[in-house]
Amino acid sequence: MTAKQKPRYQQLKDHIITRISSGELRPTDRVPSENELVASMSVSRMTANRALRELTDEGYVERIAGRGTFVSDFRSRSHVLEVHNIADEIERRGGVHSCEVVRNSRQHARGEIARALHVDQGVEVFHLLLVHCEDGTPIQVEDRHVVADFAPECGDQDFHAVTPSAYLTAISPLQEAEQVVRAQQPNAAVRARLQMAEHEPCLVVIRRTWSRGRPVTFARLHHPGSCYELTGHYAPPGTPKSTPADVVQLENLQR
Amino acid sequence: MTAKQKPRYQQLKDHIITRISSGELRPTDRVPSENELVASMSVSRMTANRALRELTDEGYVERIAGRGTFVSDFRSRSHVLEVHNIADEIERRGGVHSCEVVRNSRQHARGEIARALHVDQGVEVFHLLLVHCEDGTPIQVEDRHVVADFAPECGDQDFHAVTPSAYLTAISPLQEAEQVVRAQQPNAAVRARLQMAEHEPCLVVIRRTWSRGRPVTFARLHHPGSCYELTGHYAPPGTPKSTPADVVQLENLQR
DNA sequence: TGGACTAGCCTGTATATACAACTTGGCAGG
DNA sequence: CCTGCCAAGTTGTATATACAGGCTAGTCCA
Repeated sequence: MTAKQKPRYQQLKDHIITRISSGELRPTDRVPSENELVASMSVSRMTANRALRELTDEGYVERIAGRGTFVSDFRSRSHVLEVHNIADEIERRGGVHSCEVVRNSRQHARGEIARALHVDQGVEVFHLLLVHCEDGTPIQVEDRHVVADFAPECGDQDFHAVTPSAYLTAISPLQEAEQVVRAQQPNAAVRARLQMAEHEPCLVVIRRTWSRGRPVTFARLHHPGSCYELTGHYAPPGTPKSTPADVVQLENLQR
Repeated sequence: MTAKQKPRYQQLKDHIITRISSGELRPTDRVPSENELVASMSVSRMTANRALRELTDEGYVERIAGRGTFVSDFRSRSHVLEVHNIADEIERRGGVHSCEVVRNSRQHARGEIARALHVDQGVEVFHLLLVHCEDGTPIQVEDRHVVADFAPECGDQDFHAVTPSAYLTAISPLQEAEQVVRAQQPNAAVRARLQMAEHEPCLVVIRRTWSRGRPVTFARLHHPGSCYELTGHYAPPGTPKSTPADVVQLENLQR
């Protein structure tokens, strides 16, 4: 029983995806043109066109008529990975982002962290603890573990300038994410860092992110319930952009 | 300054989408085959193929080689609309769903409700208040308003058997959704209905849903923080399915 | 020197054609 | 009556070809 042969355009897509996720082709790099693929891969231009067009739809590449095809900057890939960076999020709504780095240390993974990151007990990971502020008000505690051999320079980064999320994205495209959202009372340490009133709840996002087929980082993000919300808009592909004014109106609906 | 002519395949897509969202073509209905489109729309088969293939990718239709093309059952459209139905969600994890209908009344929209639903003050809406339980434990308070002329039979429905979400989906495909998630302390009424301890936070989902181009329903969903989470998995199109066992492991990560 | 033009590459679309694989229904033979 | 087979319709893929339109670099001319 031999495996069924994949169609030619799919082989082409796989080939290019492999070159991207291996790091051989990096964001903004030029991808072979349709005619180059015709020559090098022995396909017709329509087949090359289909492969590249579908990669565009899936967010891997961007195409500019007259110039060529280029690997996407993955920051704008998915709805979620897009909102992954709190600094961008704050800036987008006109606030000023600042952050305090409480901890940036190298540790040995234990227990749940090792399991979440699919590494053995004792493997080295970085442990980051940051407090992000919008206009000086604390808005997120980021408690993150990063597999050390994925980001060996992590300990030397200045996370005031570039958030961990932006840094990790720059190393290699983050391709898959899994998250859990819950409402929870914070422990005393988190409450103090977020300057929260007693009994005020936290919105907690627990997120694990994959790159090149393995989990590379695991983050627990605490936000004060009184001043943070997750928003989302879901429309079929091809729908005109949403009306931001309307969204704001909805957000102000308090009881 | 004339508007730029849309490409032929896009006109074809628009034509079919119009027939679907107008209700002329309903879920499971057969869509004209490629050859029929060639004849009726004067395009080549490759162009018809591209239109139908993209509609497949976008979730509007499903295609079966040898049989034909059929309008999708929209329940499985988007990541979010899929999880829209709490009864399915409970059933999927092996629980038993039950629910208490606290209120199902016809009202006149006022203030924020009218604005959220894009209707004038005084227009008739249904107001639903339900408590959903998993294995007898209250897990969600659903406080929903529905535009009356979208679902005129709403008042006669038995929402023990079919949740509002399933009912509304059956009337017409829900095509767009907008939601806000926050952590909040419940008021006394909600806390009592969910049998929550004092100071226990709620995970609140506020969701507005569109059909045929206008908002038709607006819901406030309160969940007890101690026993409810939103989960999500985000992967590029074409990635093999996630590993559920792993997700469970992550969810159990408590502190 | 500077500006206009053009050749050459690129993507985007459209068509005609071909073959493969799948599904269904009907028909012929047992 | 049942079984097996085949024909017709459908989707899925692949190719060759054509033309339109965007972009760039280099050339030519004033």
